[in-house]
Amino acid sequence: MARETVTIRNVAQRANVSTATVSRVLNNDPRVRYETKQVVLEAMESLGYKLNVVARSLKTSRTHTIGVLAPDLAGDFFMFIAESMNRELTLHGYSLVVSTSRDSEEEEAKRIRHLAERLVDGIVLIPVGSSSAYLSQVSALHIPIVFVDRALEGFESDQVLVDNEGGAYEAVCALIGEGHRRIGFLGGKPEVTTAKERFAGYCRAMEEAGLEIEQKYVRFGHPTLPFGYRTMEEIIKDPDSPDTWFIVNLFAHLGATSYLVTEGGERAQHITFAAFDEMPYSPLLRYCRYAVQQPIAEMGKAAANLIIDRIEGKGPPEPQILRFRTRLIQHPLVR
Amino acid sequence: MARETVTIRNVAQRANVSTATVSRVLNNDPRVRYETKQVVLEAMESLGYKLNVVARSLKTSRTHTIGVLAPDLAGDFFMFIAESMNRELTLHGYSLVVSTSRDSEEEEAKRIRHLAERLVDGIVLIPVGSSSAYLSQVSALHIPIVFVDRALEGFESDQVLVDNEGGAYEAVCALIGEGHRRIGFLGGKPEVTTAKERFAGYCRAMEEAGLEIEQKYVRFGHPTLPFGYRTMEEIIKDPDSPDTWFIVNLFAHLGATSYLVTEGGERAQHITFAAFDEMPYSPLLRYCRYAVQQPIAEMGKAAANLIIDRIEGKGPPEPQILRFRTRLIQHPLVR
DNA sequence: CTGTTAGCGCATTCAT
DNA sequence: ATGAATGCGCTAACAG
Repeated sequence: MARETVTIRNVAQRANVSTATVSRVLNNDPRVRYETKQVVLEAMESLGYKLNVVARSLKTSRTHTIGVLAPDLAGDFFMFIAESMNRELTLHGYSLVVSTSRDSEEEEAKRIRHLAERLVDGIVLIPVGSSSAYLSQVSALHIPIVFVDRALEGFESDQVLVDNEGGAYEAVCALIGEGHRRIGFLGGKPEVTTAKERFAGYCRAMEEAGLEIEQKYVRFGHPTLPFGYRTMEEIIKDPDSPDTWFIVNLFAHLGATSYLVTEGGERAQHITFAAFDEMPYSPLLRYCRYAVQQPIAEMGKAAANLIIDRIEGKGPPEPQILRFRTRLIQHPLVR
Repeated sequence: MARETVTIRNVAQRANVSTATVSRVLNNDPRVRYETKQVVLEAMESLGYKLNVVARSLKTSRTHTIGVLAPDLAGDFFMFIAESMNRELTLHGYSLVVSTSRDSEEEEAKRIRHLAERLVDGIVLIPVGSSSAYLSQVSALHIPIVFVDRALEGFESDQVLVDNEGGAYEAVCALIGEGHRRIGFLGGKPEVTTAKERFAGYCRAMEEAGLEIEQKYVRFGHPTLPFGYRTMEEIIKDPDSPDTWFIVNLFAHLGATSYLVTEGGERAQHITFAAFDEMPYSPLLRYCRYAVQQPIAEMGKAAANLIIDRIEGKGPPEPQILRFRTRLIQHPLVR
């Protein structure tokens, strides 16, 4: 039963029609007589015909493949995005090819080019940098791009964002509402839009409450696990530092919590956090009173639909900017 | 500057050679005179030539794409595998397309077929089930498959596994060494090989130490977060249950810990776990004295190399079964 | 070493 | 409503 590859030519012969007709059946072209269509379908069935998507792509120059480029596959935020994107894309007959920029703008540019050469129909980009160095390259590709999480400023394109300012504001207000007065900011670099917006929300909440923002306890940095750990170490060793902190993202939060759990000593008992990002294990993060939950699943789905619409020319011509609301989660503080 | 697509034909004309020569340059065929090659390269450069991989694929029927199929993209284990696979694949000029079986064997079969139709050169499969229902289908595809985490029994193929028995044994021994005498087993369904092997390791450790395995405290189930949560609830409500547990995987572990943290009450203080899987946030899992770390990065890399070798016909003809050793991590128990 | 030629499997004019 | 013919961009014999 050696199965040679069956082509539309074989099907055509078997059905006594031309390849054009077979192709029409394949593409649900209405101008095929019902009867003929049945014959073709039967021929396909009996021959075990499988469409060759590569050949089709060569003709149509569309691959039904979306590329997604993220700083890191293993980051929780990203994988939930990918998960929900993938679900939606599958529904619409698209595949997802993944690629990572490994936290390097150079790599990001390289991978984008590579994706484009692979002839993906569109790219979903979770950018690593804030630079716009390679923007011209990107736009020269003439391929739809959707930005998720943050956009490169000055670049016109579809975007899926969250209300960073509002989410941070809400969280800090909640802390203040519980009587916290001195609240520090542990966060990302201010040149990154997400961090900047979250910082703005923090500031607004503090100012509205008439609380002082102590510059000494506004700590910027690349918000990774080690950053959170080291910074929290410094904070704990400073007896005058606040007990309450707003933390800009999950990684810094994990790092800070790790330090407190392992080395925090007595004082850790009095620490309280509010932080961006909610994960299945967030209830286990011991000092986290409030978490700002991003609607990650919806965001992934939205990104998928934006890129599909763009590809299929369905959307409005102007860039779509979707900004999702966050949700504040309160955790019981079990000490 | 309207850029029409530049083909090898254009390059050939510009360089005054045939398309065959251009193609040879493209494929690093040694039988091209150095000088000629330079001319071709220059022509490519000046025309802004980009190889069309789809056309190449149509010819070679190889796409340089690997499909990976996992139960769930958002599981940490999987993402780390994908991350390291992707790294290795990129190095070798392959792309990674991801797909999920959503914990359904039916879906798994469907996605595999779909991947195959997409003409991926190989598939890395983290199987969801233990059934071999669709094995014939899979093998009929004549496409290399590498199994990761566990294999479908009776199916000849490359596999990347860990020493589940040994890892569990080591962990339980460590607990016993610290004086624990009554140790329960919280784990996956015994028909799944990984769970079975881990259970075997648990049993061996207990038996060698002359300790009784209390059937009442061997709890099998689909090891998810809710399962861990609910089962731990039952356990805590049973005053006679052991304080010490071996937990079969991360999800059950997270669930059990969640219950203890939020509802565990006084008794939670006395609970001790050893569990499979180590994550960046594992130190935060409050009751986890020992974690069995799988060398996930190496496993992903190994899977990538196995599938590449298979595709490129480099490996030995017989199936390769790689079984990695685990590493026991001790955590300080901070209460 | 290089050129000629013939498809890979499909979609798509342009006829009829 | 259907067929014949053409070519998407590239690789791979086969010649020379």
